[in-house]
Amino acid sequence: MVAVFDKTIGIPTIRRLPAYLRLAKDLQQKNEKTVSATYFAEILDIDSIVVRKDIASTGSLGKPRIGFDIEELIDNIENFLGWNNTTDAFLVGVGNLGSAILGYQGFTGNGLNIVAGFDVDPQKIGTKIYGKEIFPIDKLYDLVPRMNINMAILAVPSKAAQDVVDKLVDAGIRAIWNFTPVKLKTPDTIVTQKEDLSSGLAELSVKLSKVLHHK
Amino acid sequence: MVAVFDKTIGIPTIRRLPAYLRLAKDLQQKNEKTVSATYFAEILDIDSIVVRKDIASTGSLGKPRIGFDIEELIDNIENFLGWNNTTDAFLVGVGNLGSAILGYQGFTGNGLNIVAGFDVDPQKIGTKIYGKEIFPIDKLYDLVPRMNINMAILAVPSKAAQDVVDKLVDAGIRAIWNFTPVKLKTPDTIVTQKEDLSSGLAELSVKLSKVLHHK
DNA sequence: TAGATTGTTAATCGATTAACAATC
DNA sequence: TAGATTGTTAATCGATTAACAATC
Repeated sequence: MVAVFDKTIGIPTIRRLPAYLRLAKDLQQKNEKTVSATYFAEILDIDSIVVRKDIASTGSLGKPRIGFDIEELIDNIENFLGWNNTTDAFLVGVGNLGSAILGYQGFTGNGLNIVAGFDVDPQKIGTKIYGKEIFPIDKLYDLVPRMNINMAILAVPSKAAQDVVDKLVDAGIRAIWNFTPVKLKTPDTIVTQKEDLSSGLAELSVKLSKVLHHK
Repeated sequence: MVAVFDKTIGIPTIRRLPAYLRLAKDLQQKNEKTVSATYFAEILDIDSIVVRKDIASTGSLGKPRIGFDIEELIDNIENFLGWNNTTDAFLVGVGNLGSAILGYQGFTGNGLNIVAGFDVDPQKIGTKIYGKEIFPIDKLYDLVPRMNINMAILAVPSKAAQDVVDKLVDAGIRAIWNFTPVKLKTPDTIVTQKEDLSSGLAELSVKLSKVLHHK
């Protein structure tokens, strides 16, 4: 029984890949041609065997003593993550957080291009924030199919989250990056990813308690 | 051999606790007195046994058929996370993201109080953003010990991250919530928590690729 | 009482870690 | 060649899942 496409790759691996990609691009800037798993491991403070397995998942093959070809490695990681072709996305909810996301430069390196913002506030509609035009929410029904947008970034208040998500789904959005603390109800065909700051803060708080109490 | 304090609790558990806390507080608002693990499980779409084990970790005891006392549950989770006493924090780097964090209301429910911002930009220094005064970075040496601050939130550009961290450590900061994609070098006594948006985006991108290609 | 829910013990699953042969 | 680094196979560890007795 051969299951070529069935070699599923774990979530921890997927979450580490962007860090390798970023370092590889840094090295490429400096005209380096190869990089070893050992190097990534040292910089990122993780075990080198983890790095090797992660990189192997993306299909890169290294040479003993030399390491991995940087250009090929970048290609493979980007391919694996679907970051070789830029994904256009809409951002919904242009409050503090939403505006910050609109203005964040770093996503370009992650294959993400935010093309416009959406909000309910009439004061914001029609203006541009960091060069991105802000539309009323209901314009989604027109623009999502017309611009062939698959991804939305959700940065509305918690109370509005589910209503907006229903509209996004209706409009034809396939993936939702959820910056609210709300668990969204969506059909099975829609993928969501929750970005939960309070989880990270919880981790840090527990660690801090421990060092403060010398445990 | 009795190891009372040694019952270590896993990171996945710690990361789920804020969601229970949030729901419990919502119910308390509605004057509910008890809640079942089954309820949390349904809302959050996780297995009820996971919820029960997580809650047990915080020391709450439930009653069969009834569930958990909400007030006691909130107390226990907050205690466990160290969120019963508010932690004061400084925010360093008041760019787009830093400003958004300064203005974010939600951290109050997570025992976090951002008391001031710090930046290198002379235009920002002396101004207030969302009511928080902005100081020059070097004021950290004075204010961290004087105000007895343990936690810093790092939202500076990647290039500046390590330099700023060295200063934070010198000034006496014990915990750093790192919003840059840089792996920080710190002494063993300092705890750090990296908030990595690109990891979340990587997860979502892979999921999206799968649904788009009907895998 | 009956049955929903808790809490515990055991089994499974997946990720990390260890050991080591292969090779440039 | 010697040795650093890759890639693979096996062992360990920890988290999730399953099974079930206890109880309000």
